[in-house]
Amino acid sequence: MTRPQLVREGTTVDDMLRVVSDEIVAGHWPPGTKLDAQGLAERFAVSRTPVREMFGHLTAMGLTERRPNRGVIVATISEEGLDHLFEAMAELEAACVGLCTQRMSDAQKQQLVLAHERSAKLASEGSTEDYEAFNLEFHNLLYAGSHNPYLQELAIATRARLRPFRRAQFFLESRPARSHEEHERIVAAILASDVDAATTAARKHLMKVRDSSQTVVESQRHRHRPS
Amino acid sequence: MTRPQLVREGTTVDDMLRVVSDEIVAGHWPPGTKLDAQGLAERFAVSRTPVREMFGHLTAMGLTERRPNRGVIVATISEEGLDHLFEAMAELEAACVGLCTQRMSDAQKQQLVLAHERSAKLASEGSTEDYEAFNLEFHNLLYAGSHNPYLQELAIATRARLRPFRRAQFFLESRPARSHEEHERIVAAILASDVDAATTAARKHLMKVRDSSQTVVESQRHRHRPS
DNA sequence: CGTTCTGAAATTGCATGCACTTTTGCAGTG
DNA sequence: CACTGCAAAAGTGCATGCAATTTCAGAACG
Repeated sequence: MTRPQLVREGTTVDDMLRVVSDEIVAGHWPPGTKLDAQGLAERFAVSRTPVREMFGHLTAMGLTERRPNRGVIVATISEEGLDHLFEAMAELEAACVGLCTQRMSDAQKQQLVLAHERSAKLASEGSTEDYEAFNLEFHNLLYAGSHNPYLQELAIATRARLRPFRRAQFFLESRPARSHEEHERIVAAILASDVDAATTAARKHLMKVRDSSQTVVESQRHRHRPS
Repeated sequence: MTRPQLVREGTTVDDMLRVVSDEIVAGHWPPGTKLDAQGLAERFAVSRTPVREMFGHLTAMGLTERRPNRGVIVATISEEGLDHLFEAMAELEAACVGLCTQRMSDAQKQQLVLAHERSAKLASEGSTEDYEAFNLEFHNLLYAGSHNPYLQELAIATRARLRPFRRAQFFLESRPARSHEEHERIVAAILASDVDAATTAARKHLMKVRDSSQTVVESQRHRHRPS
């Protein structure tokens, strides 16, 4: 009957977790959507038990919310909560960038500069999708440059938690160019080993990202009130 | 059977999670200890299914490690990893303290000062256990003073994750007095609305805590080698 | 005497079943 | 027509069972 595969390629739960969390982060389901445990079980050809375990992971990540005896929904957020998330993200990036200025290796600096220079073309050519990809890579380099795996983990987790509420980060035509300028300040400060300038630039950059992001918050959805 | 008396209110899994995570954080089981799923199920008078779900939460918190088909163990850490955790903690506290200087309410400042003054007596009298309790409260006030629930959450989670590896924080007789002095600088900077001084004091404080903490890292345990 | 092989016991991971809660549909009442 | 009450349906949370994997004891071997 149930013979999906004889050999375990990874752990079943982790595979599902990766797929579903990516879909949530990518905005496949809007915040507030109820996750159908049985449907997911059928989709992945497993029973509801591992699905429930996955729900635990998702909730611990902050991507979903558990309501006792009422199932699991994609995490919602208020306008105020979203500001707090952005602020925390800014502080985490500032911390990473501050450490970058102190201990980034020459190779890492070179890699950062190269990525930044490549993005210059994308910013001027206006391919927002490609710029988004480079933007992700750029910030990953900043996290890695902190040489602190735990801080890196926090930054990536927070970015993932933030992402479901953002829509079309670069919906403004001028945004990639502005983003590139802000990155420029961060890179310059890191190369100059100026901690204060780097952290300040990182914080300002994130605040600009926040201001220029279309977001999806709870008040925008027209569902039942949060009890 | 018997034993339904063990704290049974709210949701079953969350109750177990709170109890077990507290015990791990309190050092009840040393890092590397294997958690007995069946034993825990019997202890809480539940089946292994909710225990497994709790394991998912614990692992997501970073308190335990999951090994495929080999059970769950209390998280271990290397000397280097511990330094990274302390550093991340320092950055999170610095971020909180920086926000405290900008937006703590007068009532919160007063509360902070009162707690700090109370701890002065404890520091001089040398009751390290009581001072530890006040130390926890003091730092909680700093997290709350950030007025950022998410940052507060990160700080508390990181502190919990750090705690299993610390033993006898104030094993040095002079440590409470030193700690009080360091707190003094933080409080003074907050009252003076000096962001830089506050964040710097917070970072230095955490580095002192690290240096004066007896820690339990992987190399200190004499178990089987890590595969 | 130490190493490798082997099979049984213990343990993990998942499927299934069941009791309980929540939700929904539909009368009956005002 | 709206509102309340009740019962059926759906869904959640946990217990139990089973197959696959891991671990370990002891024997065979070098």
